[in-house]
Amino acid sequence: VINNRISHITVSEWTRDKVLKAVEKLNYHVNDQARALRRGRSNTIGVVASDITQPFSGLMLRTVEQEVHRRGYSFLLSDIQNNREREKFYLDLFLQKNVDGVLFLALSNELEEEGILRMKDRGIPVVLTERELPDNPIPCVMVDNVKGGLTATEHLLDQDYRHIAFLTGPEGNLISRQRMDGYRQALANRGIEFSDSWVAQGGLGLEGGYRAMEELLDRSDRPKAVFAFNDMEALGALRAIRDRGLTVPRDIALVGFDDLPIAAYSEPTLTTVRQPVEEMCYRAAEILLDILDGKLPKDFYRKSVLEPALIVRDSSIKKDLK
Amino acid sequence: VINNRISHITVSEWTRDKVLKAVEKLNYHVNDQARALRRGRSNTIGVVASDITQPFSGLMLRTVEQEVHRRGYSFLLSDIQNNREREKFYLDLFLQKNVDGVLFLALSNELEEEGILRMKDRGIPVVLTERELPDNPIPCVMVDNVKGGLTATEHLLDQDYRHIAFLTGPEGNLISRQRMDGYRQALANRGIEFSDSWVAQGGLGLEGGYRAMEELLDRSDRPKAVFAFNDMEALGALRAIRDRGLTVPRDIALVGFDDLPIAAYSEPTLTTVRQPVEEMCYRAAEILLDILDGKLPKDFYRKSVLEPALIVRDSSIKKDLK
DNA sequence: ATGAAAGCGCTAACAG
DNA sequence: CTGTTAGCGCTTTCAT
Repeated sequence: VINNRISHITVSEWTRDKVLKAVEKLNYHVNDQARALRRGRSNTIGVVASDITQPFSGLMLRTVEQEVHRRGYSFLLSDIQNNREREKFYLDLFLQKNVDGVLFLALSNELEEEGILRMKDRGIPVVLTERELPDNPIPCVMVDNVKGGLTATEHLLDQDYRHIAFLTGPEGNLISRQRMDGYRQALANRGIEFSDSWVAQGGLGLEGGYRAMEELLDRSDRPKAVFAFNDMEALGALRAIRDRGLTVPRDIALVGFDDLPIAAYSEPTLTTVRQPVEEMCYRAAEILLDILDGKLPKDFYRKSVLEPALIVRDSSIKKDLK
Repeated sequence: VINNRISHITVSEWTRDKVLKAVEKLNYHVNDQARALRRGRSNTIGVVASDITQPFSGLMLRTVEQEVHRRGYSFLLSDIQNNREREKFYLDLFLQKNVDGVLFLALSNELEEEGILRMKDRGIPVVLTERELPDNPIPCVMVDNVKGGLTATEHLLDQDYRHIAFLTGPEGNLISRQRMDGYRQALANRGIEFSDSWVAQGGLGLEGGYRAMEELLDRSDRPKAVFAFNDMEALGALRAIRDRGLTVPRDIALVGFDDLPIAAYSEPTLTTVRQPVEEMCYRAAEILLDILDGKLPKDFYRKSVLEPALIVRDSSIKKDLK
């Protein structure tokens, strides 16, 4: 009754009721450890997040949680903080706790390749979001960051901006590199010569954006438009621009990436590239759980690429100033 | 060797080395389920968050995680989404998974009283943040929200604002009520008559703040200053004010609560009341783990109240406009 | 100091 | 279809 085995076992309503009443009365709860020990699987997946304080992480986490929950699994969260030791610690913990699979969420740098493979080698199914391993067929779901960068930059080019700067993410960040590739492609397509001095190294967040923007403003030729690796960075840059007495978009146009909720509320509202985060996370979780449930083979591989969408708001529009 | 039992057991360096080498080679990891089953405890605590998509949650979670990690525990996260069924589900899961204790993080409404007591009755130690149970001595760590509301309102009163509106949090939210109590006290202290029409019901986030502010602006007498339940709501309100062609702080002064990072970067920068979140979460985790480790008695009780701090920025300062 | 054995709560397999 | 049993991997206890 308790395990709800519908198949090939019949229980009378009466018995069933009695059991459930007893469960209630005794406050009985199955002991998951014992069950897992016996079954040899934990019905738990490990979720690796690179930095849970980022606004993006919360949304990803919620999406994953909902799917995991729906499918009768639970999850173990790790906050890696882009730190190798923490990563090692948590992957060991996953092994100790016998997770059935691991979901890597939007890892920002190359740190984790070894860790991903360690899990894989152990026979633990792994799915990645926003990341792929060039030489290994590990299922992954990602947004077309190159295209996103291209679209954002083209949007600025279409407004007749030519001197467009790029604010990178943290050093070595793969996603940032992809978005920058798109940016450079867009420039190249229009025959604009790109200069290294158009790029400033930022970080994930407000402060990184602020500093990178300051650096850019200190340079001899100030850019007319800026494309930032993500929205938080763009908002940091926005503040820096303001603190110099300049105005967006009049003096400098600005485009971000992610479409965080706040992007629609900032002053000016922020033009940005939307990522279908929810779909990305949902799909990734689905693939992992399908593998665990035997609906997909253990060596299943597919790379899913989702389309980003440009969201035009005020921070990049000149006509707004009439 | 593996369990690092220093006490009353001696192992030669040589043996020790050999063991560790073997562990490495065999890729051995203790099976936590078996251990937990045998030991009768899981070294895991349950963490109940009300809404992990809120920027605040990430910071709280990280702080808790660090302490939990440092003390050799792990945690099980639940995202309640202010939903009773989810709460029930997760508390049952906690019981199934045999968590040793439960930490309730900043629960927003009265929903959880029953759940908290259910854990308590089961003999599972519980610690609360931003919440107390009136009739039950359950350890809790909170910010003095009344004082925070008082300080924020006094700040506005000191700037000679008299018609000050309050934007509440979600309906039934306890913390919101406390902040509002402070607000009303401050008004009363100065002999200002409070009117119900000065209050608008918001929510946790941007959208709630936007709508509540719109509502306020539609009323016959527009407030001269606004105190919002939290920063996100304040930022939503800011947008609403702007969308009506008004300016902060010239037309309307604005104060938030929380001091999210973004508050220092918005336009204008947001005056707010800082909560020592990290300290709050650190302390709460510490108490829970101390109880679990036997450093504090199982029935330990203390209510810790932390001091909020007013952070004055541009959104509430008139002189800035000279 | 080392080794053997029992048993945590559960489930799968098998016998009746 | 019901009841019994073995054993998952670990730790603790007890005997050597």
